[in-house]
Amino acid sequence: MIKQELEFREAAVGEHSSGSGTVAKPATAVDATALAAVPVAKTSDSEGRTDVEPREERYRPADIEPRWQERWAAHPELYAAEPATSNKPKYYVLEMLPYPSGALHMGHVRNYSIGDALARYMWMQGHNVLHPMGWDAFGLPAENAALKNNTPPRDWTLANIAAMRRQMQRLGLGYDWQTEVTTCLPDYYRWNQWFFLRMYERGLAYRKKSKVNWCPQCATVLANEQVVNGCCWRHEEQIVEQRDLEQWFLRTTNYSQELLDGLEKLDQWPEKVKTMQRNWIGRSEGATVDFAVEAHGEDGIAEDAEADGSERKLRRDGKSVLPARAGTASNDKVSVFTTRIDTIYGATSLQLAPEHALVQQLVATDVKLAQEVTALLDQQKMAREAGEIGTIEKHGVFTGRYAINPFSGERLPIWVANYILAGYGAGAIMSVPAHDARDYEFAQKYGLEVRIVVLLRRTTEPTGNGVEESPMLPYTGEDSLLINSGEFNMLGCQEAQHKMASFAKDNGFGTPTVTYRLRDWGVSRQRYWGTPIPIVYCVKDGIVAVPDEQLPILLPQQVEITQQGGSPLGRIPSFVETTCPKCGGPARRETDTMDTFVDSSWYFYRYTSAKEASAPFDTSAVAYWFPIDQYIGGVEHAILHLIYSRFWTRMMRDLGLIKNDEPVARLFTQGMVIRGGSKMSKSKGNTVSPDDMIARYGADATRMYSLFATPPDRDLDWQEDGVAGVSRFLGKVHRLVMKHAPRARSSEPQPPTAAIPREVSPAGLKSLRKLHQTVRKITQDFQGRWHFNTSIAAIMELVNLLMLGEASMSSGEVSAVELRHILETLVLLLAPFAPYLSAELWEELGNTGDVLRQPWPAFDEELAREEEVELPVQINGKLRSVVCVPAGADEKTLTAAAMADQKIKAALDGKQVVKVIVVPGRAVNIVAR
RNA sequence: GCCCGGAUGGCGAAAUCGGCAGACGCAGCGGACUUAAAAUCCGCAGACCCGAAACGGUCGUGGGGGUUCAAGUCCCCCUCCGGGCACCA
Repeated sequence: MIKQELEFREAAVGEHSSGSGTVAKPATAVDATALAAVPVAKTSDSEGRTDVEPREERYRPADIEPRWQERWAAHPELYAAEPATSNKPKYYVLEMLPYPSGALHMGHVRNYSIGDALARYMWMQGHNVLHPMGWDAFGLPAENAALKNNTPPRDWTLANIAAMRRQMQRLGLGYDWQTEVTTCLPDYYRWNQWFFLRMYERGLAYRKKSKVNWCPQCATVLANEQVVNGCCWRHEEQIVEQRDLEQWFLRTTNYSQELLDGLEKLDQWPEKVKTMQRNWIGRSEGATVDFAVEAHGEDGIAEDAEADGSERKLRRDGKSVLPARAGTASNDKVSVFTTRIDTIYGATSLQLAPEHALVQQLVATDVKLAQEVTALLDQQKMAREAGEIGTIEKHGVFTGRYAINPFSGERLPIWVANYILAGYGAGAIMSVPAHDARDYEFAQKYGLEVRIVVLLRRTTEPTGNGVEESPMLPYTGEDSLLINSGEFNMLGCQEAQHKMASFAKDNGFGTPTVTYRLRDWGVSRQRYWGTPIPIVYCVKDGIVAVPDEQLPILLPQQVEITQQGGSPLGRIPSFVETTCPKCGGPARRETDTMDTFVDSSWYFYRYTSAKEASAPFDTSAVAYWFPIDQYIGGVEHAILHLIYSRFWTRMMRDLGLIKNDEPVARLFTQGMVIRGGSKMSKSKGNTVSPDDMIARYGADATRMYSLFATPPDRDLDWQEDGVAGVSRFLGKVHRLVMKHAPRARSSEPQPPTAAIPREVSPAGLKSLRKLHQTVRKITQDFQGRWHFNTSIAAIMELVNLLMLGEASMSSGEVSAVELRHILETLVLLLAPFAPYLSAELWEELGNTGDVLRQPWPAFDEELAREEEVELPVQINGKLRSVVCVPAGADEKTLTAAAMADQKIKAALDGKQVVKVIVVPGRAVNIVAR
């Protein structure tokens, strides 16, 4: 026994030490007999006894769980997917890969407990399951740790991965470690580079100088998606600065419309996530309209543009600046984007962003205006950096110039305003105070005319002497008719929008336009620990792509991480200095690295063929496994990772690599783990260590509590007493099964299909009925709402009932066949939630082969059906009695039973029955007067 | 401001269809076992009223109205909490 145990341990250690980069054996079907042949050695307990009578033994997870870990580690094929040739239906279940911070937190435990329960259920349902795990291993924390501890980022990261892999194995999570993906290793990130080159060839990756988000703490650029309320997504207090930098971008906007349309087909995604993505893409349908700028000095009025500020001030008095006729047009024009072209006759000014080209042109010759515009720009900048760009106090300044409304021919004063964003639409708007809340506010402040061109909805307010109509301004509804709009009068707003857009187009001063909020993805990062961008800058040839055969561009391992700015790679001459692939002359490498969201945009494709050396993945394996059947993770990635992944999938499809449009068929976003009212976090000091929980209560109880406490989509308030409760429950199961296992074993094992006993003893009937009801309930939970809290509650009810009937189990009134059926089914029901205990008890019941390879128990509707049900009887809707009636009784019988009840008779005394409502199986309600 | 969630005992929650509100668990209380404790097992447990008792009554699912024989569940209005978006023209 001891010798065997030692051999077993050695085997386990040998398998264990295979690092993530090592090529493991290919997956084979599980050999159940080989598995069974591996002895599970029992360690002696603390008092030195060597395994006394099992039935006396208490539930000690610390004794059970390590033995099974070793066995599972020695048999990685148990959790391995079968190849695409499998005749089982495929099921790809995936949890979001973690950043290897060094330790799992409870959020991870919860996420993985959900995924693992599902994977195990699907295995037992006879599916070919792919359930992989990997590491999002590039990123800034490794550099910070390097600074702090003087450890190379690679060493730190790989050590963390090893530690976390150990924790996952300790939790008993059933991952296929043979497909493990580690994004910081060259065999992975070389394909980031490869994809980058493919995108560069197609113009999907490009370099441009622009205003970018800069986080001083990260010392790098951030994508728009990584800025939350003007602050860094990693550093919530850190205001993001705007810097002008030359950066690499991926053309996500090429797919704006497709990313939006695709959401319609994702009917198994949470509505919330789809809404967030819709908002982020921010499609807006409208029109661009060109306003000619009135020629300079025309009509004796516009020459005032050259006049001093006091002159102009006079002109700011609303109507007085709007003469009936405009002068002649110059060659300049201002284009505006509007979603309400139907209100164009109500436009009383144009508002331009301070950065607008025309404004820049005007300030060149107008010192006073230049100062005012600079002030507006400063306000914008300050507001943006304070995260208050959304609530900036509106300021504006009249430029002294006028534009001509192409519909009405009217002159409109051109203003510059701080609330107009240069980066959206045309960077200029037509201001319609009567029908836009912002324009209204601005017009009120500066006394601009408010002209109503849409029939107002009126609210009627009763006043002291009758009814008074109060106009609602601004009126922004689109459900009314146009007025004061020339030939478009009396059209509905929506109809007018189409007609007026066509009119503008036909006359050459406008065009229907769709704008998006989505921006191209800035992927350059001025950091070391990421994928080098495979580009070289040559004095002669300029930007040159690194040829495929030179990939991977390896990240140098010897690097000094400092806090000084700039890309660390730029300080390594051996990396920077290279030769141009085109001319062979001296050239410099790109020293920025890629955003780590590149890594996670396609990692789940790599799992299908993680050892593929000649391509990012085996396309036939991807064709088999995709789309992912179930993806599980936190909602915080709704518009980061999940939108990038959808983009990347489409990009790969257009490269001809894959056929699917979407990576994920079904998405589940689990709730946060909170404690004491706020999210568990180190900074708040309210974390609970999974290791502590496992040490105290075992992995089974820790996992099961995370499923039992609340449904998986809600926030979970971690209460340690609850874990103790689940642990007590597992102890009950353990004791119950151990106690009765010897007699259960005395019956022959039944083949699964014939497992339901034909003959049911009177003593066993109650237990069997509850058993089959429980199977039904849990099966429904897995297929439906995933309310595992009620699944586990149902198992608890079952166990409570079985314990009440223990005497009949011991006495033999319940037959050995029945007993075996009951206990085995109980263990099978527990298998998705408590893998260790169920594996242990499965063997204890005299079975070989892993519990995971057993078919999920079937339920017998006949057996599950109650013979008698308790039926509430109400009088006038109030509960008055409960009667016991045969299940499935008809209305007549139910009415008779209700009327015959003593309490009902008494309550009806002296009353007249008006009618009786019978809902079979639900209730009887007697309406009486 | 707009869009999503949510609000049920001391606590986490349950009640897939409108049909016994509070399953299951935690904490609590009582009992059994024990010299004792722990562990375990059995039982009690929404609030209030009446009473010796209770398989007696009333109230009760954030608040107010409504629909219905019947509402935690459906409809209208409101409050609070959480999340997302936000001068995006």
